[in-house]
Amino acid sequence: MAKVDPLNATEEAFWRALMRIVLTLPRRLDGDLARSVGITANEYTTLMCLSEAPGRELRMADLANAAALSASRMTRLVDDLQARGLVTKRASSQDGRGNVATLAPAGLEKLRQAWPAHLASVRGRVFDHVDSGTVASAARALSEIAAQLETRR
Amino acid sequence: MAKVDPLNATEEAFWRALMRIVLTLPRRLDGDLARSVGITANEYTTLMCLSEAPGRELRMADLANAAALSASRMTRLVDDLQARGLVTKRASSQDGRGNVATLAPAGLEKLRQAWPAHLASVRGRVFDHVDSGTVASAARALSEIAAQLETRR
DNA sequence: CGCGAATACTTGTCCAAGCAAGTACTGTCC
DNA sequence: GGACAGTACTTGCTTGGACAAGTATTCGCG
Repeated sequence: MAKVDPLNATEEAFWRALMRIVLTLPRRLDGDLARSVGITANEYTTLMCLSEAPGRELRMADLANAAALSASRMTRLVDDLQARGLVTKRASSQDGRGNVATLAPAGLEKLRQAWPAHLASVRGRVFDHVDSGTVASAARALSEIAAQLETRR
Repeated sequence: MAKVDPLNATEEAFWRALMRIVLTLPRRLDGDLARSVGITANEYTTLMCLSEAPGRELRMADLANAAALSASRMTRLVDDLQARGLVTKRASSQDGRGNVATLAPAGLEKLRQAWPAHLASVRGRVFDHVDSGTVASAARALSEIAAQLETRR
């Protein structure tokens, strides 16, 4: 293995902060959403993905991919959402193997409720603490990192 | 609830990238560490925290806190590390309720092995993709966010 | 057509993580 | 100095998530 430079002080600060965020941010968002509208963050993004899709419906695999969840997790999550009437699932007419999840009216309603609460949560937890001047450059950096993480296995 | 401005385009980009990182970075680091030295990311940070503590030992509660894990999780994790000889656990001499975890020589050795691999992984996955000029400002922003996340319940 | 390979999910099973309840000890107030 | 509150862990249990195996369907090719 080649020799690698240790992190300098600035990188160290960046790294520690990022680790702390990665560790605690999901918990906070989850808690905020659970308290305000009674859904988990995964459920929220799942409903969100459906609402943005054409016809407000997606095949299971695409939905799992969009929400960054495994197929099996998505199966159970959608079944659960369906049991609560927020989503419906039916066999695809084009492909007998495929199942299509559709956002139900109640799901859309839930999403409308959740939206302002979630937005407030995101603002309060993140953007209220970032100098607006640095958002642009940080966004670029984070996008690069994210893109790379998703390519390189 | 007060009305809240939606995210502007830059904020949106920042947010989506951050979410993607939060979702995938832990998986990648975990995989890298498992492949190179056979420990999980949680085990790595736990050993790391011990190695940085005075006397290379910490009480369970402090250790759990430092590694951002629940007390119960830390109990099991330390028991597991002890079974593998990387750590020892003994009752506190000052406080009969407390237990103290100590980094064992084998644990220190494991950490030394893990260090360069982990460093390479972090460089390759993160810092190689960030313009060094933006690291400083981004670090400041991320630190603010992290600090706030840990205060406000 | 029809057979093998690939695809799209679902189900079974396991591990990680958290919460809640239990246990053991400390500290304080009278 | 003894009861009561609080602290420090541990253990039991439930949930979330991933992987692997199973099932059903479609696709490609002779």
